[in-house]
Amino acid sequence: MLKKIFEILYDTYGPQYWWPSDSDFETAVGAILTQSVSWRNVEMAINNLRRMDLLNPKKMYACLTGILEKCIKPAGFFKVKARRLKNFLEFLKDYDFDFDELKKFDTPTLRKVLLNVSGIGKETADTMLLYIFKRPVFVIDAYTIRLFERLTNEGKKTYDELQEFFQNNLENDPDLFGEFHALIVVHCKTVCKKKPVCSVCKINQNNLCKKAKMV
DNA sequence: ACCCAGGTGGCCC
DNA sequence: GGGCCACATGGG
Repeated sequence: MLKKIFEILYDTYGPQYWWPSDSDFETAVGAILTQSVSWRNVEMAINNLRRMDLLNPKKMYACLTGILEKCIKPAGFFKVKARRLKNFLEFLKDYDFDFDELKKFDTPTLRKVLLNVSGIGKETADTMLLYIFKRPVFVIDAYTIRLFERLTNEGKKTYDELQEFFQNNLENDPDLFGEFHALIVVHCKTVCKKKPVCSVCKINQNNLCKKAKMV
C-alpha cells in the first residue's frame, strides 16, 4: 500500500529535489528553522543569513546572538530558534564544525547524539539523518500523521509507530524516503487543499480531503 | 480579525 | 506515557 501511494504521488507531482540547500550546514539550519513554520518564512531567514555570510558554522558560532536573532526573525520563535542554533553549533564545535566527522557514526549513534542537542527533536534529527547523512530513516511530520490517520482509519499513530510502519513496509532506501516525505508535504500543503478530488485519498475509496478540515 | 505553518521542551498528572 | 502550553512571524 505504501509503495502504491508513493507511486501515485510521484506520478502526480514528480520529483521534488529535497532538501534545497547549498551545503550540509544550510540543510541543518533549515531543519531547525522550519520547526512549526512554513518554508516560505524560512527562506527569508536563510536569505538574511546568507547576506550576512552566516551560513558557515564557524561564523555563525562566533556571531552575537542578537545578530542571529535579527536574521532569523522571519522564521518565527526567533529567540528559541537562535538558542537552538547555538546549541547545535556548540555540538558541532566538538567535531571541529566538520560534518565529515559526524558521518563516521553509525545511524543509531548519530541519532542519539543529535537528539541530545536541546532543540533537536525526533523530526529534526531524522530530517538531518535523511537529507544530510543519507541514512534510511523515515521522517514523520504532522502531515504524515494526519494523512495516515485518515487513510487507514486506525486512529492516530505516534511518531515511533508510524516511522516503524514506513521503515518496515518499504525498501530502506534514503532516496525513496526523501522523495516520499517531500511528496507527502507537498501534496498535503498545496494540491490537496485546492483540488476537488484528491488522487491519494481515492485509494481509500474515500474523498477524505474534501471532508477533512485539513489533510 | 482570525487561522495556520515541514516542532520542541517544560510542566503536570 | 499522554495532554497542555509558550514560543512569534508572515501569508491566506
